[in-house]
Amino acid sequence: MALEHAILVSLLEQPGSGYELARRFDRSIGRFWTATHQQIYRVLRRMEADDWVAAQEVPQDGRPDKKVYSAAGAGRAALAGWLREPVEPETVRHELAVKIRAAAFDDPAALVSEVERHRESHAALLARYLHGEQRDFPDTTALDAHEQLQHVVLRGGIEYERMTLAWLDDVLATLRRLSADGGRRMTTDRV
Amino acid sequence: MALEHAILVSLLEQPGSGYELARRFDRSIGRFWTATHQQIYRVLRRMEADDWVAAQEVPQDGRPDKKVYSAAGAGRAALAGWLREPVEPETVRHELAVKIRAAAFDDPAALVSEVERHRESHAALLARYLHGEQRDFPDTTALDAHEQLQHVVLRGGIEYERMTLAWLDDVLATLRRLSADGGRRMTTDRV
DNA sequence: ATTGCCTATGCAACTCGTTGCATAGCAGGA
DNA sequence: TCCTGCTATGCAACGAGTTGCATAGGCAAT
Repeated sequence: MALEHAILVSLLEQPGSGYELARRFDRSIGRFWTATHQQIYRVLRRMEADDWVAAQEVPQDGRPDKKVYSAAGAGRAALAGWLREPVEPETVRHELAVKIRAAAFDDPAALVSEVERHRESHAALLARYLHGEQRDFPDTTALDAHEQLQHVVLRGGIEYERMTLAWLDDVLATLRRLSADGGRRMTTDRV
Repeated sequence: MALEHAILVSLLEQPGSGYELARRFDRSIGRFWTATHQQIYRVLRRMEADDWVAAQEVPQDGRPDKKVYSAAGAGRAALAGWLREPVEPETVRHELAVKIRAAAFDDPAALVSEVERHRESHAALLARYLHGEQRDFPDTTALDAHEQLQHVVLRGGIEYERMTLAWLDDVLATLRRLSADGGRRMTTDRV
């Protein structure tokens, strides 16, 4: 489990309420770790009970009050321990890959629009990453350690999106080639 | 939920028992969809109840009997319907990225060996993919539709591993640069 | 005025996924 | 002989994650 650790990192970078964390998980962090507000609130309560984080009630006007959390000593210690533990292998869940293999038993052409939608959303994300890179790291020769680490993670996201775009183009070309075959395909496995 | 669909695809490619499916999920399929034998057995029972799959008892000697499942009509129909549904965006869980950002609040050097281990396991996987490609797709000009789709998924895996290896090298270079700085790093957020 | 959206937190119920354990026969090595 | 490991399936319990709903004030547009 690493949701606690992702939350700790986020709170170390900037203290915030559960609601704010949930929004961060919808944006930057969300691209390598997702969580809903339900999970976040529940985990925050547990973390507070364990003294991993400290909470402070912040009254607001015009808005509901909020509880602003920040990482506490025990949280930092837990994070340091976790960093030194061997890592769990990443669990991949690539639904589109399942669909592509499934298309062999159905009509490959039916997947084209789906893959195109994916392509567009990955292209949009790449554009957002590149824009964020320009904004946050305009001068890569003047970064402190913290920024260098954030930047290398961002570069990973950028390269992932580039790779994915190229692959989706490859997938589309394959699907179109198969469709252009006139719908004639191996039918041995069809009903 | 797509475990059902991943199982259906696997059974369409080749009927098998729960145990055999579990092993497939540890190998080829496991790289884009993971599942333990517990999940598989439970889901298979549900799928059998819904007539998505049909089971046949196969007595064996020297070994326990097994139940061999194959995809049934309702399963095929469900798969075809799922193919035409808009897809859920992939949920990424990139623990290493969390760790890298966490390293900003601890010692970046402590991550080096961890990243190196990752690098090795990705290199090994890439080698396995490339070997499998040579074995299964020696002549890419003579592939039927089914094989072309399997191949394009494999190409995706290969490109993913290549991209990841390059990124991990980038990460290692960054971590080493920071460590070579003599442990002097931004300390504004340290305890 | 009403509708809908945003901030902010939470409960309840559910499904998904993991972990530990159990059974049970057979095979192979120390 | 005992121990380990493989095939093959399963139960029980738990933790992770999702979904639907509720509250409640403020804001902006219709």
